[in-house]
Order: sequence, then C-alpha cells, then structure tokens
Amino acid sequence: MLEVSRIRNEKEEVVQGLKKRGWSDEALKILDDVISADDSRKQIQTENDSLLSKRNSLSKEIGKLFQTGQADLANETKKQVDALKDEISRNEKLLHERIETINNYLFKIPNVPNLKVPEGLTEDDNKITKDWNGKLINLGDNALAHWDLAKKYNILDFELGVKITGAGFPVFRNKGARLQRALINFFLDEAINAGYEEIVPPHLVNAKSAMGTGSLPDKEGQMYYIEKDDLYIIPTAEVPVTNILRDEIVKESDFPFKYTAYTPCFRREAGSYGSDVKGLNRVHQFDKIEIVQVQHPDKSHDTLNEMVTYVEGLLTKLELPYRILCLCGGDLTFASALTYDFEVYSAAQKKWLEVSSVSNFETFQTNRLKLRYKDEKGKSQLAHTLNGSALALARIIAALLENNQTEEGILIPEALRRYTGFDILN
RNA sequence: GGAAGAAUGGCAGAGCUGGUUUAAUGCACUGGUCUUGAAAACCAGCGUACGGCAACGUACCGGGGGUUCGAAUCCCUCUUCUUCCGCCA
Repeated sequence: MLEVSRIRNEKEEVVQGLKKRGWSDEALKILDDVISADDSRKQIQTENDSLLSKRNSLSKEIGKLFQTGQADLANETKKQVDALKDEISRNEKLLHERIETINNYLFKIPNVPNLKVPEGLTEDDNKITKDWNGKLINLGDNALAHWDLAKKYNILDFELGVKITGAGFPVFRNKGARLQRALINFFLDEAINAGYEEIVPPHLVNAKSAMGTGSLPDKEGQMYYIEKDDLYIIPTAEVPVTNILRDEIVKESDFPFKYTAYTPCFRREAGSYGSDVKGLNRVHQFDKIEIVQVQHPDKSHDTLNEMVTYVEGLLTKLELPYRILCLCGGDLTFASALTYDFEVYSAAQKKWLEVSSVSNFETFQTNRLKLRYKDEKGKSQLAHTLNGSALALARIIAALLENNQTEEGILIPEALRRYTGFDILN
C-alpha cells in the first residue's frame, strides 16, 4: 500500500497516477480522507502521549512515596492517576479506530503508475514495446490446436482431470509429463545461471504473507482458501518468496536479492468464463517458475529491464515468436507501478497468449512487508520489489505443441532436448 | 493428539519475590586514541516505530487481552520452539 507520507508530500503525483488508472475526481477524494484521518490520528496520539507521560511520572512518585513511608500522600496521588485512566483508555480506543480507518482507505488505493506507463484504460491501449518482426508461422488448414494434439499423442487429458478433480485441472501424461518436467528444469537451470537463488517454498501461506504481497485483500476471491487451518493456497510463488524478507532491515550492500522458485499455481479464476478458457489457455492449476528481486530504489528500474531481457532470452532459446507489451494505466494490476507482459504466438489458435508478466512494485509491497534497508545516513528506507514469470508453463506448452507440429510429430526445440531426452514427441 | 518447559535488543544472556530497568553484562558492529600498518588495549557510540524544527515525549521484552497508581515481571488466551509419549510418510 501507499505510504501516507507520500500521499501528503507528493499528492499531485499520486492524483495524476490514479487518473491514469481511470479514477474520477469523486474517487480521488479518498486521498483527502486519508490525510484528514491521519491528522486526527496525530492529534489523538500526541494528546495521549502526554497523558501517558503524566501517568508514568505520577506512578513513579507513588512508588517513592510508599518507599519513604508516606502512604497517605501516595493514596492521594493514586486518585489523580485514576482520573487519567478513563481518558487514556478512551483515547486509545479512538486511536485504534483511526488507524483502522486509515488502513481501510489505504487498502483501496492502488499503486501509482510509473511515468512510463501509457495512457489508456483497456488492453487495447497497451503499448507494444517490442513486436515480433519475423514471420509468423503459417501451418495451413490441417493444423491442430493443442487440445487436439494432446489427444492425438496422449500427452494431456482434460476429461481425466474433470473426473479426478474438476474442470481446469488437466492431467499430463507420457511425453507430455516429461515435457512439463523438462521445462521446469530448463527454466530453473537458466535462472540459477543468471544468479538467482533457488527456493522451494511452502505452497500454502498464512494471511500475513498474503497481505504482504497485496494478494489480500485485493484478490481474496481469486485464491483457494482452507478454512479449517486459515491458510491460502498460493496463486504464484511470488507470495511465499517475496515474504522471505518480510519484517527485515537488510544491508544496503546485500542488494540485489535474487530468488527463483518453481511451484504449481492455483487460481479460482472466479467469473472468467469465455472463449479463452479452452485447453490450457486458462486453468485452475498450472506450473510456473517465478523470479523475484529485492532491490535498491535507485536501481530497481534498471533491474526491471534486466529481468525483461532475461525473459526474452528464454523465449528466444525456446524459438517461440513473442512480443512485449507495456501495460497501460487501466490494465495495470493493483500493486504494480510498471508491468511488461510477454505474449507468445500460438499458431494453430492464431492467438497471442500471455506467458509472463514482469513488474516493479516499487515500495507498494515493501510498505506492507516492512522490508527496509539503512541508507548512508542510517535511516530506514523501504526497498523495492520486482517479480516476473520465467515462465508460466501451461501456455508455453500450448504454443510449443501447436507451433512445432509436423507430420511426424512435435519437434522439441534444441535447447530443451537434453532435458526431455527425446527430439520429437510422437 | 497428550504431558512438561521455554520465548528478552544482530547474537549470547541477566532480570521474572511488580516501583532508579532510561532493559544489566558480554560478543559482534561503527567512530576515535595509540601504531609504520594491523592486532590488542582504552574511550565513545550502537534497536524499531509514531509525534516534534529541536529538546524531548510515547509505545514495543513472541501476538492479543486483563489485574494494578505502576507489568519484561502476576493472570487469561493464542502462536512458535524444545523435550517426552502416541500416531505416521
């Protein structure tokens, strides 16, 4: 969430940013609500502090009076403190209310988009920052979509998933399962070579962790929740991995922190039904390798570019046609300041599929996480967090199957062959 | 799942018969003196947050609540850890 001090000190910037997200003047009034609630909080706190101060010094006096045998005077002073107690408890209740009010406001305010974020409110306004300039694969009329290829080679079974669990839980089998495992290993090895520390995180997180990344309360309905144990099933490795440094004050010289993790990802995808849900395009469970960095504010935007370049490298090695979009204000997720989406071309569907999203959250997550570093003056400052998919498997497999289909079978890209152990899937 | 014990500042570790505790002390860390340089020794500093220009004030001894004029200290509750028992991949 945003810092109150930022809303105070850089209000115009915040206003312009939220307008980019399509906020009306009416909606922007919440900023003034935050400030006035915070003013009130300050006033109550100052008042309460002086009451507490008075109580503490009187109590100390009572102690001394008892020790010197002046019980009468001590009992007299007790009455004075008693009178303060009511006022203090009333003040404290009020103070808690104010803080809660402020937090409730802050939970509703998304991150301020970076200046690079394009104007616009729909996905049509996303700016293509790198288009595919090669030829798009043309497979002809006999091309099969990945769900048909899945049946033909018995590598992926959607109906079986329905039987075992329900819609959106596909079962990989045979060479499909091998391909999946090969991609996981390939992506992890690449990330490790790029200097990321491999993490195997828990797949269930508590509410505090979900709050830390902004998954709560913003996306509550999108996560699976286990009521009995009050735990959330992760929608992405971002959630447990970004929480590694929650409540820490790190050394400036230790930047950047680079983590990678493979996990399955679980998403309820409530309310998203349409033509794009077929096959692997949108499922409740999919595998993803995530990269996360925690970086110094001055360097985070260079780091974002570095991460974009890294993801490009993966797609190049997989020989997949891709393009990069810079998300516009209206399409930007709640917590992000700047996001680049990667789409690969899936030739039989003749569709661009989103396979990666690389974002800089700046201080939006670290404010909730209390993830800070000491600057050269010794002052605590919030760090920046970034993350990206590198990559999301389900859709990569869809594109690989469709694009590489031949009469003889599906050709495995060169870079992947030592992981799959076969050159062709047939 | 049952029983017992524990949780204190970066770490170790006092305090826990409630009142100079502004949380002792040691280690680590930072600066200084000394030294050709280093080590050692000595001196000083050394948590986080909120309010305040500042002086300073307030809160925080696992989390929450309570008793009291006053709580690290007493009570309740939750969480985690250790040991033992049971179950189990």
